[in-house]
Amino acid sequence: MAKLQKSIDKRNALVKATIELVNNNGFHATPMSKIAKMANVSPATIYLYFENKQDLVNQTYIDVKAEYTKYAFATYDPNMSVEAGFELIWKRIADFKLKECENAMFLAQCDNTPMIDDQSRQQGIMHLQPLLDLWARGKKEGIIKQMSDYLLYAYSINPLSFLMIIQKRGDFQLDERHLEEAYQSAWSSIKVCQ
Amino acid sequence: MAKLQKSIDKRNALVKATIELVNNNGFHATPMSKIAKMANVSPATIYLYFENKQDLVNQTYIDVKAEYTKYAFATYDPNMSVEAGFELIWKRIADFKLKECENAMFLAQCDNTPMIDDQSRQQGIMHLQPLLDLWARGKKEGIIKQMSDYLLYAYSINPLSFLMIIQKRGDFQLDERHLEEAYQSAWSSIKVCQ
DNA sequence: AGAAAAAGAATGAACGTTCATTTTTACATA
DNA sequence: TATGTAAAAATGAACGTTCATTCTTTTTCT
Repeated sequence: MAKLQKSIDKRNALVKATIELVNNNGFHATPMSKIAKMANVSPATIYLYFENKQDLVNQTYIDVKAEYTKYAFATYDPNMSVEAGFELIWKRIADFKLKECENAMFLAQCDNTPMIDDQSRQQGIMHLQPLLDLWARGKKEGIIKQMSDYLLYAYSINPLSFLMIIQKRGDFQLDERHLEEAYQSAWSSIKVCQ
Repeated sequence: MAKLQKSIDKRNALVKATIELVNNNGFHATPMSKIAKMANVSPATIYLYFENKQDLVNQTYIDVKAEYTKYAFATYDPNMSVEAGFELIWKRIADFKLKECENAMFLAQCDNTPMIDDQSRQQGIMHLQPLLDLWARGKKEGIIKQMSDYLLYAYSINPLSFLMIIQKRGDFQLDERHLEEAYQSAWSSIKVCQ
């Protein structure tokens, strides 16, 4: 198994370097040579782990997306009530976006540019299923508004991406109180009133 | 005045080509030669209007941002009630983001990557003042939640960017009913309850 | 010793930008 | 109105650099 003998550490270092450089300089100013240097590896070595630059960035995206959703649902149990389940998932997502902001930043950049293949993008979406299932249950129980999942996501989850970005840029610092306010806004925008 | 004699049409064509190519291919895959070709101009001509590629993309960003806010506030009158004013501005912004989605798409890409200079980014933010003034008034009147403007923006305006992107990708089509739902969610996430 | 992994140097293509030249424009003169 | 001319605008080709990728050699591991 040639593949398995190659050091997983080296692959991870390359992925990490890609995230950091793309975050700070953008994809357009992130040459393979710099990625190699930051990962303490020869440029040629990258091609032992990845087909080409596009493959490197696609795989990095999928890796980070998987980490994101794994974190989001780590403590979630489908038997919870809709409200408790949503609060738990929301707060895990907020945690991830605000504390692991290198990762979240990278996702935001990928999700708002054509730098990722459509196929890899599709692959990244699937992981969100448990949240969609929760919402379906909430609609059936009359707790969640009868709205498209896209609208629910847009109003309850996506604002966190915006807050993460302005926090990263230093324009604004979220504290615990802000986070609670944000959660209340998220919940009130998707729950059925009364 | 040499500057004024140069054809404004040519400058506009270059800006337009930049938007279209960056939207479709990303900044990293948008060479000056392609921008020139799409604008029916020689590559050298670009440098009569812009200092370099960075300046071209910075100026394009500022142009589009100005167009965006001009559209948003075109029919707004500061004497309106807070609720009516917000509804009006929100719907103008929604209009812009969903109908002029080439422009909105470009802004989303700029706002989520390091492709724009910090200075140009700052310049783009200022234009939003009328909305911030409206919110300040709403807070004083006890109509709008006592929340940071960043949170208000994150919950009431930013979701439109997400909806614009998924609509552009063809994953989802917003109709009038969705838009009304979206507005209600936006308003209920920032208004004081009762 | 032999195979896999890694390295550094090399390669050709593509890029942003500039240069030398041509074309267009504005306008003074007749 | 027609013509000459100088400046401005525009051009295509060329330049030097940088990039992604590959080739050949060396190192590491079993």
